Amino acid sequence: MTITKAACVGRPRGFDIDLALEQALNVFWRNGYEGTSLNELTEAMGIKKPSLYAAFGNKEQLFFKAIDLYENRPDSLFNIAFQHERVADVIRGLLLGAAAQFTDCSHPQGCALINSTFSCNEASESIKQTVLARKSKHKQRLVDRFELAQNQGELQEGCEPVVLASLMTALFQGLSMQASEGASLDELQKVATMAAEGILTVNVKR
Amino acid sequence: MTITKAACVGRPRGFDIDLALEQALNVFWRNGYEGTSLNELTEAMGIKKPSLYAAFGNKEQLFFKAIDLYENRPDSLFNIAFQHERVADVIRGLLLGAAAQFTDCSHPQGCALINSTFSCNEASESIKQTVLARKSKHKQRLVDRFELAQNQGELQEGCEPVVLASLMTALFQGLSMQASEGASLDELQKVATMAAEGILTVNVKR
DNA sequence: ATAATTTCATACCCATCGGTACAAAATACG
DNA sequence: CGTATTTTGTACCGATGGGTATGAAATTAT
Repeated sequence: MTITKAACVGRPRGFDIDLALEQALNVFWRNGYEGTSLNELTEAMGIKKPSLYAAFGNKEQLFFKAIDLYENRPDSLFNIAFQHERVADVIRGLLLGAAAQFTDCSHPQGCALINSTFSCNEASESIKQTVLARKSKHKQRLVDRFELAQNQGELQEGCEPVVLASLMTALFQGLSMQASEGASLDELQKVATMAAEGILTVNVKR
Repeated sequence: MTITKAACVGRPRGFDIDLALEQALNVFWRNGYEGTSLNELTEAMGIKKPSLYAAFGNKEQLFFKAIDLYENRPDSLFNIAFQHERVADVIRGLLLGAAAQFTDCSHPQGCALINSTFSCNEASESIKQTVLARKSKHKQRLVDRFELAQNQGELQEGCEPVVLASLMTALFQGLSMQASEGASLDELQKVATMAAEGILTVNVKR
């Protein structure tokens, strides 16, 4: 199912649908799902409400498509860091990459997925569940990578891959929150470095 | 200025004001500020809207009073952990204490202050600022404690107290989010232990 | 040209939001 | 008793939330 097939008959769409989706992502990224109103969306996207509904369905579906766009970026944190061979470099790359990406001023601060958990009261349960499922998918990628490292003898005895993955996730969440609250790149780099040092010293053979 | 002085004339208040405030705290704790509606509040507190407004002012002031109640608890995480003499025990106490307190089922999961940052769009700017100020006050307590440790020669050379405080804060935020998302005590204990081990090994003399 | 089709802008729908007017009810004081 | 004072329940306010009906505008097909 494509986003919305371009019509070859009838009045042509007056806006760039991909660009509009990107603007929508930016608003959700900044304010979360519940914190974003249709008026904010339409204003940022430069279209009126009926156009939004015709092109994207409704607010919920627009959110899902925006998150899809976010996660399928080629320069995703995970995709870059997972290219390293040694797990030590993966861990360093993830933490330092998070610090850099969460404070990149070319887009809202923090991680869009983590920020979206903000303002998600039980009214929008499907949003909450979807975001949680995505996050746990990412966590599973970490677990798999660390289990691989364990099988290759890179981890210290007693280091559980699942726990290590949870700790990394917790650090991402913390870094994301601090970035959203205005922390600088320099600040987060130091935090990420200290965290990586501790994790590597205790859990990874050298 | 007390919460609301008991009137000695006129119709007596028909509910326990302290108990009502505690119920309000629980709702904010679970849903954040924006995520909580007046109807949810009045239902949880067992009173009607005019009673709420007469006793607490408005939603914003009720929130502030609820957060005050939360922070002035005697069994606060910081108050307990800061009783230790050695900074290593403080760090362990903070992380393990966070794991325990954030998953305590006698109240909502996670940290109320951290959860309140969720769903805080720019409409309620004063709420956001207040919560941020409180959080940075707590962070300053960490900085002060770690600077003390540094002066007493407990920290390794090159360990900056500010960075260490930020890292601890990031871990609190991560642990809080994972607790809110349903992580178990056992899970978070393992994460906190691994984090503490890494931090102590690299940053604290033994 | 005209019909078919699609998008657009305006103007509206209903539910919920935080907040309040008002009068009945319940107490203390004279 | 009556009166002043405070709380309580009901019923409401304007603003905003997500979502839509409708007809005009713009294009392709005939």
